[in-house]
Amino acid sequence: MDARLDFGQTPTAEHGDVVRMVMAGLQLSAVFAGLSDIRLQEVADKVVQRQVEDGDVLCHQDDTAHTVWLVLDGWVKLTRETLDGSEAVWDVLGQGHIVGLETLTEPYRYTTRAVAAGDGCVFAIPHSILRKMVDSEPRFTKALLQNALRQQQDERLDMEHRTQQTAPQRIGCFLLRLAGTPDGGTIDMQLPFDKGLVAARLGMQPETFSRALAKLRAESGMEMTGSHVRMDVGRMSAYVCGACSGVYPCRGC
Amino acid sequence: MDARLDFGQTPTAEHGDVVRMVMAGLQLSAVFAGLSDIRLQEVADKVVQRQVEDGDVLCHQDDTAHTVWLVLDGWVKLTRETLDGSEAVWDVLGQGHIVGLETLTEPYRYTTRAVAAGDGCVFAIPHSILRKMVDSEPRFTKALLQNALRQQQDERLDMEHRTQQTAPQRIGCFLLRLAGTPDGGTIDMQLPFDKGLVAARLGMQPETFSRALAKLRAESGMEMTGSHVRMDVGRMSAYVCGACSGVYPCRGC
DNA sequence: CGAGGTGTTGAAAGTGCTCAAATGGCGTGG
DNA sequence: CCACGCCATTTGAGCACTTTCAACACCTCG
Repeated sequence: MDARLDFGQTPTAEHGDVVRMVMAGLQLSAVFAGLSDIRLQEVADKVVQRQVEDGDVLCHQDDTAHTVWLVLDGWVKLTRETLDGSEAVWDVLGQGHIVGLETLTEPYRYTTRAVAAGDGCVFAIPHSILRKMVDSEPRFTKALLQNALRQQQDERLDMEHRTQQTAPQRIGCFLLRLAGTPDGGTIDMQLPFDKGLVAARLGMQPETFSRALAKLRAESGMEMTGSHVRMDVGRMSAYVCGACSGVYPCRGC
Repeated sequence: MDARLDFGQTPTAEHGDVVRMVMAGLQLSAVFAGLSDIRLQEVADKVVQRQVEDGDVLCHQDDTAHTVWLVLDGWVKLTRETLDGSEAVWDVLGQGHIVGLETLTEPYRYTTRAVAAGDGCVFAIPHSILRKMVDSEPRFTKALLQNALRQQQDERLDMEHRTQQTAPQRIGCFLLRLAGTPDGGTIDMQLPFDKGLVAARLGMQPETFSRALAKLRAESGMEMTGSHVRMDVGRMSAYVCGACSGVYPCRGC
């Protein structure tokens, strides 16, 4: 399953190609984008690329961490077990997002379980190289700080939404953020993962999701067949953002 | 209201005392605790101590930031306006906590309003000196990062609680965290601020809080008269932590 | 065709919210 | 000292939304 990049085992030319590819992959995250080539290569040397299949577990909650992961392709869901054995989904991370950065501090333990949602590809990045970078490259630490602060803001927004938006609005907001383009007009797109996971990500039951979807269709004119979505951005945001835009325009709303 | 520390206006001896006092105050936060004396003094030179009264507004949501505040004494609540004009309380910060650190990144704007909850005392710390420290003192950036990550974990826990705990359990958890001591036995303590604010902090209405309190009394044997609380820590945590301790032992649970 | 996963629908129950009113403490002015 | 008014807290009743349990439709895969 793991595939150590075969540095030194292949001709130099190819080696260079691989390194360049890994470096490009790392730069998907703003955290690494600011590093100098030399530093970036230093990280790239320690990176292990890994293909993951649906359900593969990257890490377990409360385990001591030695690795973080950068999502290259596919989705990784962060979950926590509830006492009754069911799982609560914290977040679903896509390309360019990093799993497990919270382990750079004190308890050095993963606060969630990370599971592949569908097949995908990730970089495994050893803790050791990150700590080395933190200790020797202030710019990197700054980037991590910015990353953490930005993430914090996103999570606060999420929290606000959970308390202030109704279920249909939360779904609408999710779709708007997915769309990304605030230019208005009717757009088509695909749900990135199945409805059950979307529901969990939004903190609601599948049944609630289904019903809320029906209501959202009625209220906003959105259409959804299977994983295909068509909606009018303007109309959708009019329906959704009344509950929050006055406060803090979400990205994508 | 503002009281610029009068460096240079007082005899040297007294000046030294003031500086030492400010430095000690700064060290209430782990963010500053790791700085060398020289660096700490550099910050202390720029700090303005300020007495605040109940309702004083430190900053407005969405304003561009030039200052952060370190709470020395009293409580500062972070709020956001909801569309209907009412306010949602994000957090209530006490001694040693810093208001507005999120403004060190990109939008450079406060994401919440900060209002004094009761009389208190804060240090106003200019952005400029913080940025200077971030740029010149890697250890400081690391401390900020650790602070941000830790805070992130706390907020995630909060989020988990809001979705998985019932109202009485949330109150119980709040009390347990307030108590801090996980040694068991019956303890006495005081609510740090009024019930309305506790309710808001926990994301519930005052009426719900009141009712939940009644239930908590019945279920956990806790007593509360006015702001005085008496409870059996063991019994309380047995009632409260069933909803989360299996997952992630909260601090204080 | 049957099995299992995914998504939808129905009915009942739970939880917190809103609106409304009562209670109680506490400081001020008479 | 007492009456008054203000404010925090409590209580009551009804409502809205989400969840839960259950059943069913749909689709894909073997």
